[in-house]
Amino acid sequence: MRSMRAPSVANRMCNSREDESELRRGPWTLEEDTLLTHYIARHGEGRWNMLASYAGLKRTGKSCRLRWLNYLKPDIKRGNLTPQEQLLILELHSKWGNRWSKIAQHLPGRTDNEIKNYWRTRVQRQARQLNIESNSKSFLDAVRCFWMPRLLQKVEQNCYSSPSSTLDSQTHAIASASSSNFEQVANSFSSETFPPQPKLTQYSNPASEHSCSVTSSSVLSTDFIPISHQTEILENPASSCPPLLDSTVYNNLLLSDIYYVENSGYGMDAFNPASMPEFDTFGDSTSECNMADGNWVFDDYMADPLWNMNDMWQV
DNA sequence: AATATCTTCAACCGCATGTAC
DNA sequence: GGTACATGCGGTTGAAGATAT
Repeated sequence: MRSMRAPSVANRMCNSREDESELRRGPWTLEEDTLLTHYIARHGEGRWNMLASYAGLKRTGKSCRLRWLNYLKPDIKRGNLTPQEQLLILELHSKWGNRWSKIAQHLPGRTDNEIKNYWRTRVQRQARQLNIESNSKSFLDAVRCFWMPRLLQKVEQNCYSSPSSTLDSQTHAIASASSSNFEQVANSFSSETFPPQPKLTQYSNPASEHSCSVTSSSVLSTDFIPISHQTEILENPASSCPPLLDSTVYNNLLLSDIYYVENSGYGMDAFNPASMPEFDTFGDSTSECNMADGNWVFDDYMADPLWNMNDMWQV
């Protein structure tokens, strides 16, 4: 919420000075980008107001700084966020909240703006579709017990598909930069000799007793369990986290395509509604599932998935 | 094909903080 | 300590492209 406080003297002066000249606004042109890039290449960054005028740009120093940091800087990574990066964002956001620049420091080449946009467009959208607040405990539980395990699974799949780049250097950088337990997870992927791991599909089913690879000790502190320990969880289901979600969220999740069986995806082997004693736990559940052409279909709902993981992967 | 609606993301804004004098 | 200015941060906006009707 914007504050109604009056601008500071410094900012008023800055603005009035800006008003005096004809400053350009809106999208940057190629010519402006070139001017800025060449000037910084010769003189370095910083002193943005001075830089703007010396470079011959009719822009504010703030605008130049933003353009450089968010777009022109050579080490900016472009393209979709990888599952590893998404996982790290979720993890770090659970720790620090909307501290975008702090989070961005742990994702080399990604800007705070990009991460903020990712959170608003992808994460908060899912919360809206689940009809819950994105900062509510229910949503955090959903993220922790559904989304994060699936991202871990995606990461693992990537490891198998490209064993030579189990974790590329950037991911190693992320892992080492993070003081969280993500490092453990990343390291568990990093060995070229890592043993074959059990499928993680079971983790995505909160109704199952062995549903989740992420502990439930604290909503705000997601402790990832290294892959090596996940085997133990599979073998000892009682050690994993219990379902934490309230019935509304849980039912929404059930009705979403998180359980949808994808041909190339996560397989049916671990998902069997018949083996889910809690499937009818919530008496008001409207879900009915049928087997159709090898896929489980939740009547009327699949056309409007509430929790579309493919949207989240961005890949 | 035309129009409406939705989604994304670059860019903006106000404010807080840092720094030099 | 006070002032002026620069920089950084997080919230918000709106144009453009994508998708649905």
